[in-house]
Amino acid sequence: MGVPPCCDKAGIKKGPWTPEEDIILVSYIQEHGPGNWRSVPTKTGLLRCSKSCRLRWTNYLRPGIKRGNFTPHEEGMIIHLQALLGNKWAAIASYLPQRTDNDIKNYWNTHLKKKLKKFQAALDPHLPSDLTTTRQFLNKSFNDRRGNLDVSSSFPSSLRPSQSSTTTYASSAENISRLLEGWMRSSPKPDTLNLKGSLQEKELQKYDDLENNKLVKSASMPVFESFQAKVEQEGGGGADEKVQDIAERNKQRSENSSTPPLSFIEKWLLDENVGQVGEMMELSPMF
DNA sequence: AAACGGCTCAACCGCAGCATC
DNA sequence: GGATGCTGCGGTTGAGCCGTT
Repeated sequence: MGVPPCCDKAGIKKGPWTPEEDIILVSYIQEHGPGNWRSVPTKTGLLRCSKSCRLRWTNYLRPGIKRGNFTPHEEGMIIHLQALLGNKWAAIASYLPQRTDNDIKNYWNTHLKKKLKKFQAALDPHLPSDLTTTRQFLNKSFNDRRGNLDVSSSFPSSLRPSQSSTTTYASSAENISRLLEGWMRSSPKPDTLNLKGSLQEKELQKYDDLENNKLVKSASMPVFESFQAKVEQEGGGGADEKVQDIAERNKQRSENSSTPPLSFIEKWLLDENVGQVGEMMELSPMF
């Protein structure tokens, strides 16, 4: 508010970072730790604005960033989380600690949006919105799962997707990152894993509310029905009873343990089976 | 080989939220 | 309580790459 744009100053360099600049930035952060970005340009002598330094670090140089193809599992998680949270890329990225919000955002805009659009067109050309698409997609995937349908086995092996490999991003930046990995192991966990930032906390509260059955079905919770379907699929009673049961068990867990209870939705999202969603997308002739 | 168009992704921009004074 | 400073987030851009003609 009322803050002059830091990048408007004369003599501030823009555009792609050079390996030399990367080394300077990484060396500085190695010594002082990330943060206090305002002072980074003056202390390092970099002709970059503080914002540019922070972005370069968080999106590129930070150790532990996985680059290359997204796995079907990651794809499935992004689809679920986008349907649940909307375009809250930072919140979504907190569930995929190896991926940056920028990466996820780019991947959504360049790949998944198109896939879902195609899927929508194939399902029902009259459906209007991406939200509806996602909803349809999720419902279909869960219906298939409920029916114990092994999608991959119904295709000839030649048509099955090859195990998507995570390619290594061969760059000087990654080499710098690798050098830093040892240092990071002895340092506190990055904030993305902390889940204590204001946004992450709010999202977790949302999940807690859901688990405690405080939330009602609403348009803002497009996967609620899928969630219910999943709960029903898990066996036992109806979804409402199951949710209450989960809330009760979570309550007991949190009373007995100092560690926060693992959200049911989080478990669901992290479930290996979520990968099948991505698999389905890869396998479907529509995509 | 050159021109063209589509795609990818690093980087930028503007705004909002939070902390501090 | 308002002004200021800093950081984080989401949307957008554009340079460069790649495949096609």
